[in-house]
Amino acid sequence: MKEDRFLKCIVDGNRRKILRSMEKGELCVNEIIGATELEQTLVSFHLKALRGCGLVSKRRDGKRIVYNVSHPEILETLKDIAALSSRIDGPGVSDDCE
Amino acid sequence: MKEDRFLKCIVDGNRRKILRSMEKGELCVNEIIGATELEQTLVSFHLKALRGCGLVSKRRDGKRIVYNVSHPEILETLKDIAALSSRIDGPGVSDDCE
DNA sequence: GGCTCATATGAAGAATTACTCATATTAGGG
DNA sequence: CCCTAATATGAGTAATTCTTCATATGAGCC
Repeated sequence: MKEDRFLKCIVDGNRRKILRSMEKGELCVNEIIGATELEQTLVSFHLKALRGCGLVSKRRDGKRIVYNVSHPEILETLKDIAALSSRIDGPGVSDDCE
Repeated sequence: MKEDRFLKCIVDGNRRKILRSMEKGELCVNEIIGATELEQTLVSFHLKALRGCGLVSKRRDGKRIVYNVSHPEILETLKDIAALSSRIDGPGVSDDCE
């Protein structure tokens, strides 16, 4: 995949929330709704995007459809990004050289 | 910083291009323009955003203004993201369970 | 001080993307 | 078979963001 596609996918906070809700293992859509407190239709919308990017995979289990994160490194990378972000701070207090 | 801000900043391909142009060290705006082949005004626009997020810092050097990436880990993380992306592929060929 | 190179800004338009609402599909239980 | 629970889709809108154009600022040189 192109990194551009990957980033566009994870730049959305709700999509990251959905990915993280599956950290402990696969979940069906209803469980994701419960975990994230997002509207059903919105969860479906984002799951489709996540799947389009290959970040999650889906599987039918009886009446339900179960999703899970396709590669564990995805959640790792999200953690790395969070860690890096927290180490970065805004521009210096002095507006330097204008 | 919040990860959301960081991601929003690097999701733009031109901003990543600008960051990578500074991989070998600081560059003035004109050099960035040359390296990226982007319009001057567009480079300034993105540099402002990058600086707003703390991803680059600026310094005056005589007539020029010189920018550089504020933390080396930023470029590292970009590499990680590129590497991860390349390992991910789209949804399986069979559209599974619809 | 005026000129020029280097960089920044502001406004306006174009494009993308998230969200909401209404509705469709599909599978299994009775 | 029909009903219901579970999930998906499509259209429309709202919001955000990139880009372009025209112009402004600011430093150094003559």
